Amino acid sequence: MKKNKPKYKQIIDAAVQVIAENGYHASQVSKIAKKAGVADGTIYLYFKNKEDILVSLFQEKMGQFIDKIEHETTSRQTAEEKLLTLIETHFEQLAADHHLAIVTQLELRQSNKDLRQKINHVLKGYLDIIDQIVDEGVEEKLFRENLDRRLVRQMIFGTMDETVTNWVMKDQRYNIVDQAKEVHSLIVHGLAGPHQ
Amino acid sequence: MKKNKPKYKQIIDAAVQVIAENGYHASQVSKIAKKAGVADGTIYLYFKNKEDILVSLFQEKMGQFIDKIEHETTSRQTAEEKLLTLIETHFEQLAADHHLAIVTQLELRQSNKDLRQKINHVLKGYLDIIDQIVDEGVEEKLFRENLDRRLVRQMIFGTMDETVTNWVMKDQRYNIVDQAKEVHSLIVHGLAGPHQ
Amino acid sequence: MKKNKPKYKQIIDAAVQVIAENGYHASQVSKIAKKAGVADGTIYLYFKNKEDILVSLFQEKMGQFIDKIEHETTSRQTAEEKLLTLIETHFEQLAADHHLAIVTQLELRQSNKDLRQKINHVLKGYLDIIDQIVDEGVEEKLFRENLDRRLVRQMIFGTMDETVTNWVMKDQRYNIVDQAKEVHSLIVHGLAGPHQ
Amino acid sequence: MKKNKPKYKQIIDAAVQVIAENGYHASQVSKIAKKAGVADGTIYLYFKNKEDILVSLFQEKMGQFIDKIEHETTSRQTAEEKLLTLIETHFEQLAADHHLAIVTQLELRQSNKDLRQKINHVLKGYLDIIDQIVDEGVEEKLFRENLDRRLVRQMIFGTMDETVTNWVMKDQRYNIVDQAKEVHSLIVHGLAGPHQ
DNA sequence: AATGAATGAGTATTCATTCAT
DNA sequence: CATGAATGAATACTCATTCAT
Repeated sequence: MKKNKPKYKQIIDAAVQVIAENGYHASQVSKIAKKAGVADGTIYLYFKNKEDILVSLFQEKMGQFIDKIEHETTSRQTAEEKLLTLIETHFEQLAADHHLAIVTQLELRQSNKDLRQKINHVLKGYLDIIDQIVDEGVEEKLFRENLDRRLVRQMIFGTMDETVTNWVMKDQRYNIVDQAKEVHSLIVHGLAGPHQ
Repeated sequence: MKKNKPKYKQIIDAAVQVIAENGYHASQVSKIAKKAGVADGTIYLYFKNKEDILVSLFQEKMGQFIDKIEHETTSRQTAEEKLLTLIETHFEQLAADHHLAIVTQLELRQSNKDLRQKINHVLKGYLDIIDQIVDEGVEEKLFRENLDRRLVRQMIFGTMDETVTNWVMKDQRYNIVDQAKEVHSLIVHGLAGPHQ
Repeated sequence: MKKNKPKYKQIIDAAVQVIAENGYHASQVSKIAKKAGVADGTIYLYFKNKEDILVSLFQEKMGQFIDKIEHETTSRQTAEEKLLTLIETHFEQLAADHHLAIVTQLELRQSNKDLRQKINHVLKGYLDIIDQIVDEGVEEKLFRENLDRRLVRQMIFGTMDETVTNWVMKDQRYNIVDQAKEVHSLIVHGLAGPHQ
Repeated sequence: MKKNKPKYKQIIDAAVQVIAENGYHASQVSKIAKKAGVADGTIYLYFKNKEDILVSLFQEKMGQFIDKIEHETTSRQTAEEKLLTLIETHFEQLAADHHLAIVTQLELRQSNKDLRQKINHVLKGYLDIIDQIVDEGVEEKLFRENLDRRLVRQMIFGTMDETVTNWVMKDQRYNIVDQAKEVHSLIVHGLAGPHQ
């Protein structure tokens, strides 16, 4: 299995770094190879082509990202706690890897439709976790019954994503993890006051 | 003023069409020129470079987009109504111009960081409208007092944006305007039930 | 019509020269462009791709080559004279353009099957001329009746081609035109003596 | 002596097959190695480089080819019979090995000048046999005295070669051996009728 | 103002060959 | 002897931009 060989991970990590530092369009294969400490041709022993590096990068990193979120959320009791943990873990992981945050929030979005389709496929696993927490919340009577699952998913993911993107575009100058509680509160209770 | 000359608008409309039909990366200047019915060189009498076409396109179209939203919302009484009108008008306008929806939600995001910074600058005007409605809602005691303006803005914009993007990626196969009320409800009341 | 523009011919002549001097595989597009005095990109305003330069080169040069042979042979009376004129004109023209001789006899044969198919298509016109002369010879009772046209064509063309190739491979060190009469005699009378 | 080791012949036979099936340019060393059932590196224990495989292939196969022709012709009495046998054996051998026919008539000609020089060196032995038969024919007064040996050689070889190449290019759809007698007749008697 | 022919910088990928095991 | 992972040189083509007319 190529994915377990050290050079596979070396190249992916080099790609994250090169893309974060140079931007998507200035990230030539030769630059990634150099940073990974391998010859240009070696890249093609581990990846089909340049796009395959990027897709694999996303799968690899997002796979871990999602696994971690899944692991953290399942250890919580209520749906409300799970949702808070999901938001916190989402923010924490990106805060812990500045390069990865830049790559996922800004650079990889410059890719073409084709690559974005593949990225969305990976994200599907994440959306499933969100769906399940919402379902649990409804069962626990914490959340309203008649929620449109798709819209809820879009609100939760859209809010987190927009929050992270803004933070990255502001050069990560503030602590995004501090905002998790407030984001959670907005998602659970909305804008309206308690007497509404 | 070049912006009032007919060819200026001709070129921008051609660009929207060409990008929507061919995708961002397959939209060469020569293709836009051909669709606009002008020579390649003529483009450069009206725009500094290719990026300038895209920025101008966004300014022009988003300017109208935002003006319309501003006009519709000001005619409403309460912040809650204004917010609903904002969401409805946002969805309606993109539903009314399929080409523009594709270009703003998918294709223009493939541009580089630099262009996206300029796009964000244009969006600033939109975010100001959102902020003002939130402020009004707080004053009217409809919304909670201690809301973090930036987070609220990100929730509102992020939710709408994610909703529209999903609709475009699903080839606009359902009526997005139908979802405005539910999106509004989620933003105002969140996931929690009334007894929470 | 692009074929009448001066740069079209400039590029083709440059290609002949570059290929003759450097060999097929060392003839990069950029080298041809430089020799032609145009930018690399200009090549692609006149030719679809590299192969198209080579096909066009062959069509252009062989077109003239065949026209000349056709013109010279039609002015002769008998089939025997026509055949001699054909051989002489074939040899003369290649002797007059050393570069072209190298390109057609050696370098262009290194091309792939696809290009060679196209080259053969051009040669069809030449083979038609040969066929017609043979037909005339048979009618005039100069040649045998029961000749297999395809084999005759292959003998005539194969003999001339092998003769020219040998001459080119020997660096064109002798005068090939001097051999036309003897080649003609071999083709018409074969190896056998008069008493056979 | 490496040439007697089994892998030497294995690799050469694999090369013939791979080149015939994939074409010269799509015949990578790794493909030949795979077909031969050896590692890429092993190729270089038996051959200096890729060109050396091709030269050796030609030497090996053409050596047998020429030996067979030599053996068959010496058992004939007259030069005329020997020539017919030569043509027949030439055609028979290529008809019996379709792969080899493709490789020698089409694919190997795509090689560069350098390799073709070496191939010509191998063919020298064949041309010597032709020369000797012609000499015998002249001595026997079957052939004319004043024949230019080189031209005769070129006529005989050129005609056979062109005939075989045409047959291969027509996907070997007819029986080339059937044409040996007629080719022989053309070479011996030429186009002219008996009364010429 | 308008044209469009010409420019030329920039880059992913292949594959013959090597050499540590 | 044999392996096969690693190497790295080499090249056609696109397209935003210019500028002479």
